[in-house]
Amino acid sequence: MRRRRETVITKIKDVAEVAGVSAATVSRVLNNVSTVDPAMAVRVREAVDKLGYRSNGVARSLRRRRTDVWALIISDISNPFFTSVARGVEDVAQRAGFSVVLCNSDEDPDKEAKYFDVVERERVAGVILSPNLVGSDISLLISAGIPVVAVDRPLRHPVDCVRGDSVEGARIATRHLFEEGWTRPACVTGPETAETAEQRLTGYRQAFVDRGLRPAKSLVRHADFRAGMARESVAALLDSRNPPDSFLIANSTMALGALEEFAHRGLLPGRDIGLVAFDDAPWARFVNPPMSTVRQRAYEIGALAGQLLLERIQGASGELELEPKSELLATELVVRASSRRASTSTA
Amino acid sequence: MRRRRETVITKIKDVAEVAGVSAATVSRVLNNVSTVDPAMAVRVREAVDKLGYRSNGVARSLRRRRTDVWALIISDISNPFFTSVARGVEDVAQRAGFSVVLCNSDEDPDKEAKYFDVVERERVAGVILSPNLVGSDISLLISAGIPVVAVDRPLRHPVDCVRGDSVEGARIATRHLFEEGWTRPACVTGPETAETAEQRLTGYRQAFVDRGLRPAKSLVRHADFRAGMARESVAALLDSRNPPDSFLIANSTMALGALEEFAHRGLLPGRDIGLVAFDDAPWARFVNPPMSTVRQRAYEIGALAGQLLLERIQGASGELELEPKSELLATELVVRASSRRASTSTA
DNA sequence: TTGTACGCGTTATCAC
DNA sequence: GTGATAACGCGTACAA
Repeated sequence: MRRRRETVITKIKDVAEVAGVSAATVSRVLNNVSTVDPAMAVRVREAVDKLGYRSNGVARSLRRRRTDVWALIISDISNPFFTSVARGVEDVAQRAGFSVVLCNSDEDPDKEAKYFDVVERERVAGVILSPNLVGSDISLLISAGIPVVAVDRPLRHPVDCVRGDSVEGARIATRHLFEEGWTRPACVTGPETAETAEQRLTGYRQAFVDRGLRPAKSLVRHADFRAGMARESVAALLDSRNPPDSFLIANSTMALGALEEFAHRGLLPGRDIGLVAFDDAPWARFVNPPMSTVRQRAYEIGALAGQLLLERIQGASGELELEPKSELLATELVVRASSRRASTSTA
Repeated sequence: MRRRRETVITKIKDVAEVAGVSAATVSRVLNNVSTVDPAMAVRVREAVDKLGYRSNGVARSLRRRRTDVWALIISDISNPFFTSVARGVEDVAQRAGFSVVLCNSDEDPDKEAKYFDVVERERVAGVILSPNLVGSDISLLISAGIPVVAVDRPLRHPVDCVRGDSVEGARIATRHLFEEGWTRPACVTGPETAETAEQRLTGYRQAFVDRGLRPAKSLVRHADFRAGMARESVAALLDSRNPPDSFLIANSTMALGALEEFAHRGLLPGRDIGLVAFDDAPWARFVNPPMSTVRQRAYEIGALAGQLLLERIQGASGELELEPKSELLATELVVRASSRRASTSTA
């Protein structure tokens, strides 16, 4: 037990005194304003070092009436897709001199609303948001004049949005299953309220139409985006009268549920059953057999969202308001063993 | 193209005018100060609603000379262990009226240092930190008087630390391998600079000693915490003159590398080879066969770290400095098929 | 119980 | 190029 060490806080004024200049000059030096005598700048910097002065960001933000902070509000931080998005956002922000704070809303509208509240109060410079499933109300941010960019899922409000091309991804994945020789691919997708889930279903159906087939309703199941319910859906499909011989699964977490059910029944993907899942999770290539996926360019989605936010922030000083952009990034089919059918004959 | 909508910012003074009171009274109402006439409070709140007033957190923080924000600086946000830690921290913070911002340092000391810089400037109320591998220098935070709690890995500075009991976890896991009938368990652990990695190695060795055996150096490999190098280590061990018959792997990411190498060689865990890995990743029970793990109570680690931080923050007003606490939370062995040996005889 | 007045630490505006 | 001064929006000691 010892006494708490008192922390001395040096202010800009202290630096000014030591350097023998005014506080204004110190501020100018610290902010690299051109109109400053080099000799003085040196004296100021010496004083800063000597005192260990550190500027107070809070006071700075108050005076400048803006911050250099972005809020990245993510609906599920444990989803590897979003961690990659975050990296993309961070890199862009960093280069532009902004810092990023991550907020995990956990698909919980209340938590999300709470974050809207604080980031608005803290006057963040901008928000990048992956909306929750039921649809987020960002009017609080809009009326505060805070630029918002949506990722992965669109918003009601007219704001920029960046996502992967789910329709095309699902279509190509399903076509691939057909081309491998599977004849009855099923689709286990997310809830109807999720735009992303619906788009993946649409792409799946298009692949049927492409081949002149009618997509069977009995081959489609809606689940939440979690593993447990996905497993049940897979089980139900396998137990149906006319069971599928292959699966398109709407995300990587749900794929875990599918894998579990397959293992439970002794079905080996790529031999007994076909499997492609959205999102190229790190573990996808490590499971047995390696899992085919639809890879979204998650990092690029984040980076592009960052770019758009940057434009909004910088454009805020200008006269004109840009129309909201909606960007769709190409997805990529990653073929591994789980979707193969040829292996049956070679085995 | 349309003109940018000008955002009107209502201040506490505007509310005061509308309500016909002084700004001080408005402030008191908003901060729930007891000494306020209920009738006036009502008038104030009405004015707040009417104007859509929202307090300015920046100004508030400056005046109060403190914030209600915690920074949670995580070394790898894609590690499920840390996402669980984050949830624990958030729940405690929330209940105590703090908000949490997540900072992903990505095991990069530069990034981490950058975060130290901004959170100090922004005067966060406290920091919870999972230090990077080489050891973090938090003196910046310390000298600013910002309380710090370390999670998962200890720090040089005398601050509170909360982690899982790696020694005991590794020991029990290794004992379990012996008890299942495996005779030559190997250990693939993290870099020597990582305290956590060393502790897992220590526990592994203790299990040998417990059985009166001498832990063989040839059965131990150090890798980074990533999958690729772990796979190489596993391969090298399997190719050695006296190969192991089972493995203890130091985290879940490395386990992916091990699984890949096993699959590559046609070795099925739980039949041909034994496997236990640290960290109960979501996918662990979904791989084939389900993987035995050492589960750390990640959520509880986060929650406890939050508690300790809370005490530091609240205690900051008091006279005495508490001694740093070091908390070790029990780990739990989750036995699944991958570590079984009995299955050989029953197959 | 309420209002007045000041200050939190910084930056922007003006004179010089 | 530099310095004094005001202002950013709010909380609180003090007086009433």
